[in-house]
Amino acid sequence: MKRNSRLSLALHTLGHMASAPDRVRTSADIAAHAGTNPVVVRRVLGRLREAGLLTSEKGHAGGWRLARNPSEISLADVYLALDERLVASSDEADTPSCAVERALQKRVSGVLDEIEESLVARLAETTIAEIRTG
Amino acid sequence: MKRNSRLSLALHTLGHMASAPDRVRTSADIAAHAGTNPVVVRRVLGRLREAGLLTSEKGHAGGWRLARNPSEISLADVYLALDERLVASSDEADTPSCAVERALQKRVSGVLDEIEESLVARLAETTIAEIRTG
DNA sequence: GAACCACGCAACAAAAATTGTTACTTCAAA
DNA sequence: TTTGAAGTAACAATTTTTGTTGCGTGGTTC
Repeated sequence: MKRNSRLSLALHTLGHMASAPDRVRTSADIAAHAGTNPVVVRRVLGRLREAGLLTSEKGHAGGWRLARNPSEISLADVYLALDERLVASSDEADTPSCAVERALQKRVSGVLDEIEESLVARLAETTIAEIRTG
Repeated sequence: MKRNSRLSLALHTLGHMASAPDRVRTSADIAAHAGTNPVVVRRVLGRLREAGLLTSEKGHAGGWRLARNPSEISLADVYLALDERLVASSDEADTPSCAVERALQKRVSGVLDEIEESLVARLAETTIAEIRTG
């Protein structure tokens, strides 16, 4: 696989699910489509479940299902659920001793945070209903 | 270091350089400030040079310098120079045999490309003059 | 109740990407 | 000619990501 494969897998799967919201899908089915394996699928979709985008059920007829209408799940929801800040503000840990350095770091972080906000706002404009198949 | 350390290092360095554009800086100096080593610095800054943001000179009084005014170097320039598409459209390689899959992939890629464009546009609004120290 | 089938999870292995290091070359100034 | 800088390639080490196995839990179906 490649970088950003989690986001990729998530959107791919949600795209499918959006086109047939009532159908329950197993991790194995999804994995087959995505060319990976069930445990990986559960890892990624698990985050989406924690964020309230999906539900999962154990047992014989179990599997994954959208928690709400496709038009009510935005790309921002998905992005935030995966917790992959693209731009990753600086670690709290490595605070430089030099005051000038600290000021610079803060400046950089501030700018990047604003950018991240813009990105999320932009992502919020698109829903998975718009990337569904069919 | 951490993820996105290239962008981090680049912005950090450019922030410094923007505050004293005439000063020439060696990889060793920069590395010391950034807590890494000169070869790594050259790797990152090399990309910025290829993109025309920096110049470098060998020889005794050599080192790195901004190629143009700080207010004329945007974060988009830096971002694109590093060639780190955050959202990484799908590989050209793995084209699914199934037509429905192909359509979905295309849809996802299309949306992500638009997002990426928005991001770059947003990055273009800020210059390194705005993150300089002092 | 027994068999089955799904997710949940932890631990570990493998692979890939990133970063760090060393050594050497090239080039220019002193 | 010496010195000090980048350029580069090869390699090592580290970190991150992905894949795998095994077992547990909770439902369905028979």
